[in-house]
Amino acid sequence: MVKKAKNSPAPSSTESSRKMVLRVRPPQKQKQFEDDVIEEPKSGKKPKSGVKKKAAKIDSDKPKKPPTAFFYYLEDFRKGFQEENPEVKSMRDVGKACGEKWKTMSYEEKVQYYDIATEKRAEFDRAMVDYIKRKESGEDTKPKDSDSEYDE
DNA sequence: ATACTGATTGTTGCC
DNA sequence: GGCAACAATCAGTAT
Repeated sequence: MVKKAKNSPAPSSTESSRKMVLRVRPPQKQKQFEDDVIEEPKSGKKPKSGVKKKAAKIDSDKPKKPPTAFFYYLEDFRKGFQEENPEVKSMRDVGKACGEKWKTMSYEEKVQYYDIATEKRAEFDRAMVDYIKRKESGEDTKPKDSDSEYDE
């Protein structure tokens, strides 16, 4: 087993302690991104006020926020839920059931997902830096042609 | 046919 | 300390 998780019975505290520079979108200097990006699909809607829909579906290059532990659990929960409830397809119903069970889950059970989410956040932070760097570099989406070959 | 909705919790940044 | 907003997903609804 991967006892990578720190044995700190305090999810919030643990993450809180870590100073994560996760700048989702500082309203101060975000103009740079919004200036060139933000290419609305066609309808030209800005769901900024509304959080319900894709909101950031216009995420061409911007790294979207990583799913939280709950979302990862949802993925796993949804599979099992659909198997036992094939008639339920909407995520809404699953989300309700999942949320209810999520609260009943113990910290040890949730910490697993917390750990994943934390790691993902770190990766997201890294992607954000890379994204910003690219923006400053020239935002030219033109990776090496025949310089670096993908081994994967 | 396409875009948007709803519902769940978590995380994060600002005031 | 608390609020606002956004993250995925998918069937259903609206235009």
